[in-house]
Amino acid sequence: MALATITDAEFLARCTEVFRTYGFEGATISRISAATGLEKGSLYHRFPGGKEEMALAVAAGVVEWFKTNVFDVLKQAGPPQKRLRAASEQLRSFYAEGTKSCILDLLSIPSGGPELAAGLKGALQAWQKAFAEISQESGYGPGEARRRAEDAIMRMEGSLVLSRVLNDSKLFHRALDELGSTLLQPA
Amino acid sequence: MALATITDAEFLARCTEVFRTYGFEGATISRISAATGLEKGSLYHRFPGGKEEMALAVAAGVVEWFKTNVFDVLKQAGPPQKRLRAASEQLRSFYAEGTKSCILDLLSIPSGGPELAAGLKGALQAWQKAFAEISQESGYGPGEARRRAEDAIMRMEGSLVLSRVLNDSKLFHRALDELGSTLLQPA
DNA sequence: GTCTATATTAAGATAGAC
DNA sequence: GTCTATCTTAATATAGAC
Repeated sequence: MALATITDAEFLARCTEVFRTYGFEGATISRISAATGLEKGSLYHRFPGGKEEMALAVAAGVVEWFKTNVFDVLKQAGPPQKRLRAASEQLRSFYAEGTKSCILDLLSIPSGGPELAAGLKGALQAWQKAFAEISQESGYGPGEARRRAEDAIMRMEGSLVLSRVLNDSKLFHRALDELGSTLLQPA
Repeated sequence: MALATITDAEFLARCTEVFRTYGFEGATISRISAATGLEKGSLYHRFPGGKEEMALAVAAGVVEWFKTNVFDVLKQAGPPQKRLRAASEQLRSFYAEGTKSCILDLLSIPSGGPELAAGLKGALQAWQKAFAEISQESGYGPGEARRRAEDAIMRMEGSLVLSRVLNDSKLFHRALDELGSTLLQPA
């Protein structure tokens, strides 16, 4: 049989799916091996630090993805409504129409070390900042914009939990569709 | 050394803490043993079905608690605002001021069997129904009341995730404090 | 860089004494 | 009803061949 071959990017993507589906404790080396097609020995070659290092790489990868596909999109040219809609569609895709969970939710369950916890916290704060900026740009004051950004993410995260429990992504789509009215001041 | 002794209620309470802190996969028999003071053999005496049965008991216990301390409180006599405030304080206590996670969140991560998943879904629907009822009672139509109930729970769940990630329960308290304006029509 | 093989530890679960 | 002891399987991780 030919040796398994997989790019770093594809590896990280599949790894991310395992962590966001099963959480840190449930993301076993066996599951990661099955998902990536790499044997255990190869996994530890790529990540000598084991599972903890894999989770850190996953978290860093997601942060990078958000920077490129959400935060930067929010800063593009054009009216805030349009930019937010573009970012919303990226989020819809990232969460696979509400069928996949948030890494912030699943990886924040106690198990990973303090470095992972700090990374998640930083990622969430960056998200809050990005949402607060476009909210403020639409006309709200700094405090109100911040409050609205927190509210928007709260609704996103909650909708993902409820969509998972109910096995129905209706509420995820609602939360996404209402991002505009939550974040932006009517023109 | 004297034999360990613990009431069923106390046992279930400690068991619940383990599951809601670590999730299904992270709630190991060893952790449950440590938390309850019972050795593994004793755990399997009480729950021949093992971890799955323990998780089911935990879920059933939480549903029972919600019925008594939240749903029934919402149906007491008096103005809706007052009843909702009373229920809110029960929720504040259940989530320990936002420092503890929701069982719906942690136990809905794939791992438990279909019976557990069905139980969680039923519990969530009961919660939605209880919130929708008091919302409708305050004057909203059935559809709007249902929408507001979903919104309220979405915010609660999201706030708990964010509070956990940020290690700051500010958003949990906000979500709770805004339950009235989310659910009830102004008088 | 991937593989097989293996070591070590922990997890889930059971048997049977007390 | 709880305990100790044990079993089996799986999980994390490492060594070394290819």
